Amino acid sequence: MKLEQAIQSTKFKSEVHKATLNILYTAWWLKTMMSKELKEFGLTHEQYNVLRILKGKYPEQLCVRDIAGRMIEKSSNVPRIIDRLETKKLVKRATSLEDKRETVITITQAGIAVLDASTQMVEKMYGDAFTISTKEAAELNILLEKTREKEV
Amino acid sequence: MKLEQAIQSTKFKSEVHKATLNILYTAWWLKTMMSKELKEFGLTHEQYNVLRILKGKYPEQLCVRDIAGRMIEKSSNVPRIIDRLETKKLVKRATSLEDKRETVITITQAGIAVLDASTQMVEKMYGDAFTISTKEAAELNILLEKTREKEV
DNA sequence: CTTTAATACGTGTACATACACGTATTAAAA
DNA sequence: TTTTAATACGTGTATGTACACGTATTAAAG
Repeated sequence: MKLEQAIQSTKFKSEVHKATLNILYTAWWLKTMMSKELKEFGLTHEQYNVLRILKGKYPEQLCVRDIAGRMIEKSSNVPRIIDRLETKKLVKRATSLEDKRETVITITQAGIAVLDASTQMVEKMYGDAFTISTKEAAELNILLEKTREKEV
Repeated sequence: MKLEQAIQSTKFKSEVHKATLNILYTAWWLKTMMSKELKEFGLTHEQYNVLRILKGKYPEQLCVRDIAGRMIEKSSNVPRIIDRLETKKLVKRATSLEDKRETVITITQAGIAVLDASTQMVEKMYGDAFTISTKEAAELNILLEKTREKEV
């Protein structure tokens, strides 16, 4: 869908300005589609993200700070997301033996099962919804990283 | 900044998968930088967005539904955002004369002043932070719209 | 005219974001 | 050794997101 149609606006100050709106809108579009799939599994977008991070290192444990550093949205409140996952028995909390300030988190077998099933649905959805080629995705990656070149 | 560095992850299933993460991260990066500028004016990202929509049609009034349709994040709770703006006297609410179900919103002179001052800061920041050219921004726009080709 | 449906907005709740602050633990400096 | 700073996590508050539901008004059907 064209951006003009999506936000009912036709006047943009520049192509760069339009690109910022386009990035923001596309991100919302992605999150919305993903959340729709995850709802069936009782997971939010961010809970899913935490489970993926944990599974990526499994059976290694990660502390809260490690998880936070791997989150896409850096200002996520990781302890609270873990609260919800712990209630659902999808992860386990324990105090680190080496450093008692650290809380180490492990994904449970139930967590792995839910993650695998939901990942399958999410990837099917991506396959259906995404029409860009690998080559186009690669170009997109280059342009987005160029956009963030100057770190703030 | 490279995505690998930003989310401390090096393994992506495909360029398309990496592109989805890149879009989500770039959107977060944009919102964070903008919020930093807006903080000085006591505005949130979404409050600023509503003010811009109102100014775009000024002195025409807009009803809540019109504003919602122009928002980037469609699931925003517009009445509540207007609550905050009304408290700060940046917008005014009134019941429509034609249709008593409608609430029409007008940006105040104070609202215009705050919007203009904050827009100046935001655009200065964009000018400093963005390194992509007009041509690259145009390519980015094409690729993002291609990504959303299949509407869901 | 009365009933029913659609529309426009507002509210309530669970979860998340953004950020300030508190507590416990560890490391470093005086 | 005692004090101070840094670190890791958790909590509190305001705001925003996502969605269900309630109320008032308008339009349409019977």
